[in-house]
Amino acid sequence: MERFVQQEILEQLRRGVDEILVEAELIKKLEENRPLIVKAGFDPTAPDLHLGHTVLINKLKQFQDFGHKVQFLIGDFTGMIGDPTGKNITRKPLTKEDVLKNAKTYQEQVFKILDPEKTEIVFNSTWMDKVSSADLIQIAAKHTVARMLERDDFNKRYKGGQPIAIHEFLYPLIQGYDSVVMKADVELGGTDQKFNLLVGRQLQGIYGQKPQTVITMPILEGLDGVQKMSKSLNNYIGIADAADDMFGKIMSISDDLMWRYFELLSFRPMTEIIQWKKECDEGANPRNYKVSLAQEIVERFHDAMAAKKALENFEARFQRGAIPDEMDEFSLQAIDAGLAIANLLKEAGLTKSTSDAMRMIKQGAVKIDGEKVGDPKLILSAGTQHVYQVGKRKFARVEIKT
RNA sequence: GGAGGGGUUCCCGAGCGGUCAAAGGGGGCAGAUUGUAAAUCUGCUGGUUCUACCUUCGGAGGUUCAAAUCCUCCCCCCUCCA
Repeated sequence: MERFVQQEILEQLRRGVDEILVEAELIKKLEENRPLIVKAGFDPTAPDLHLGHTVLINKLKQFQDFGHKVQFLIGDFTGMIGDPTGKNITRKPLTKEDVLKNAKTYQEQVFKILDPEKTEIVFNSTWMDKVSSADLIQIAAKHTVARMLERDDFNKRYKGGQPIAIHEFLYPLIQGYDSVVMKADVELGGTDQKFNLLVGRQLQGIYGQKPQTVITMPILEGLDGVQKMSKSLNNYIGIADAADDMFGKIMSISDDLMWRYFELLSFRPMTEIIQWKKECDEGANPRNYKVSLAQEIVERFHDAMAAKKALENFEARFQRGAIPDEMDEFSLQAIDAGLAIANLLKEAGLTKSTSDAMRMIKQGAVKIDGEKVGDPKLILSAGTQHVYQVGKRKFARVEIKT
């Protein structure tokens, strides 16, 4: 019986992961029947989490649900280095206030998934600030350059004759040392973190600890389905996005990507998801399943009511072409007797410039109260209020003051 | 320290005195179609008071009727040698 339960748990923990290093060790740890210390590190910047980040957080939640202890590490010390990608060699140090503010935002967002009772938020500056130069040299003495150069990006840069600053080596080193201090049993990270996570294993070994189990999670693709989800690529679904936006964005992902999102983001059992995929292969409309995914996600970050409303709005707008009830509202000052359409659209943020507005009108993308605008020189008279629309998604209610 | 090669519109990348707001591709946006999917087709993709005008080709000057294109100086990046 016991054995069977462990098997079931392991099966769930395996869901969606890229690699478990080493799985046999994890099984042993699970069999010890104690709460494991599960570590995951986060950058102290950019507290705007998106669904890509939640892949990892969902896995943390699973561990929590199985009774383990999550240590949510905010790398405020390592943040000064910046994980070396070769691009941003050095990062501006954040002030203490910034770090705390970001940390607070993290908590607000993360606790929509994680159980606050079972989560401990820690900062690596807590111990790293106390490490002296001499201590740091001691830590650095535990790792070799050759080993560092095994890391893919270091290796490429080294071979390619690109500069590698010495402090960049400290990032993986300190991340690994964090595991030693935290006595982590398991560390989670994206596949891009594999090297850093393994350094932790190695250092723990040297410090006489049982090496942590490394679990890497895949990097979630963004809305385009190709590149990783990120804010800078603007292909993300933010967990703080408005319900309607979130719903719409999920509905816009491709059918292929949907199954990946199901595996990595949904809390529904895999058996069910596999069944649905089968139904789609047999001709069912994938749209319907996408709706249930969208509802699940919106419900998680908002609530059931919002999810229901988002679906209604979605269907109203896109199946019946209705105008949404809620949108940005503007009150603009008329020049002379009215306001030119191009200026109005720009002022209302519907287009980025008047030139852009002109183009949109010429392309038939602009509507006033649902009526297509044909005249690029249209003047809207003062004292009127209408709903202006550019394309399918951008709306604003604008009043023109005299 | 020495020798070369480069910096072009969101990105890549052509242009190398007028026909250049600048080829081509990518990305993005819009229209058609549709399940706001994918695929496809079409158009757009510097700004403005938009059938015209104004500002862009690392920066500052200069030559010329005319410069992204030629000259001078400066800044930045890369490659090779030491």
